[in-house]
Amino acid sequence: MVKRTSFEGDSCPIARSLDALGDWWSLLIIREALFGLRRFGEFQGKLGMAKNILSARLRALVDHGILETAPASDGSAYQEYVLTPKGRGTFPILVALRQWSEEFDDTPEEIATILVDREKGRPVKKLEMRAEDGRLLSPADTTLKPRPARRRRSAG
Amino acid sequence: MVKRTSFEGDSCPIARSLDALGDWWSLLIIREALFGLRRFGEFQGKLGMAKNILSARLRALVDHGILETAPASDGSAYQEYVLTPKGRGTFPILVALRQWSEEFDDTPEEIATILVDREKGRPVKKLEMRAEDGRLLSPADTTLKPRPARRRRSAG
DNA sequence: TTGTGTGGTTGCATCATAAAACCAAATGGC
DNA sequence: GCCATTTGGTTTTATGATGCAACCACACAA
Repeated sequence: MVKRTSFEGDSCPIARSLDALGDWWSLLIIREALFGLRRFGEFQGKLGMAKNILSARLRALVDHGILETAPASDGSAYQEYVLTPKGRGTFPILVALRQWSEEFDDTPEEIATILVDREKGRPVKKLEMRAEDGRLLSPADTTLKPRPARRRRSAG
Repeated sequence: MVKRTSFEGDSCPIARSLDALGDWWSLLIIREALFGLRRFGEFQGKLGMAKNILSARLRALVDHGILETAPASDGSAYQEYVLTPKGRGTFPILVALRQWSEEFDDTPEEIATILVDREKGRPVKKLEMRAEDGRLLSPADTTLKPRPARRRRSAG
């Protein structure tokens, strides 16, 4: 790409999230991190990606506040990468991606795993969009509104 | 990239969905399509992207069964791109991305729009993950299980 | 101090991307 | 029917991100 088209200044929240998550590896790294991986070598071995790319992605994710480096953990002097709350907040995105594959993939028999409720062992329910009062919403039931101007914290 | 690392054969449903949606523009095109855009020029004007890239992306999305070309619509002999059910099925993904930005963006005041319930004009509720029986689930309440072998349709 | 494994960084070739120019068909004025 | 304009792309060209492999630095062990 000639300039990678950063969406950082874009006013659309979808574009903004893609700016942080929208490349080929970031969400997979986050997926593994949610699964408990922390070490460079773990990510590299599990994802099978080039180390320089992994290095660049980890740095970008740290810059975006999605991962943070933890100095130790098990005594070794190496570094670890752990999810921040912002990073853990991507979980619904991953679930949505997963459910979309499960529902629409042309060859679902190739999908190896299903996400289940740990207690019952049953698949989790499809994500659904609801109104504040709990009514189920379809896309057509929603619309976009300009964000209301937020008053300043002091002297506003 | 040297080969773009297609995740098409990967068994992880997240990787599989990223294979179709995981580039910089696809989800934004889908976002506009959900918003009602259909024509090449509309997408190009709204997204401000290079026409060759748009062309390639539209073709890829059609190949993936996310968009389909409709021959007409308003009499003109041009083509239109409309979402398939699979394409409309990405809506929760977009909502998840949007909500993640709304919740964690460092500069939320730059976000221009909020997604609201059309009837009440109130923001939609955060997506939540629930068990089959309706219990609210956190990431830690879930786990991955191997997909059960599906019996064949005939003589299975 | 030599050896090994972990955690990266540095070349280098390649391919996708992006901007702009170019092109063809459809439309519109007359 | 003829010419200009719009729409919907493709081609051309420069760039730079990607991926592989090699290399390097540090920790730890003997």
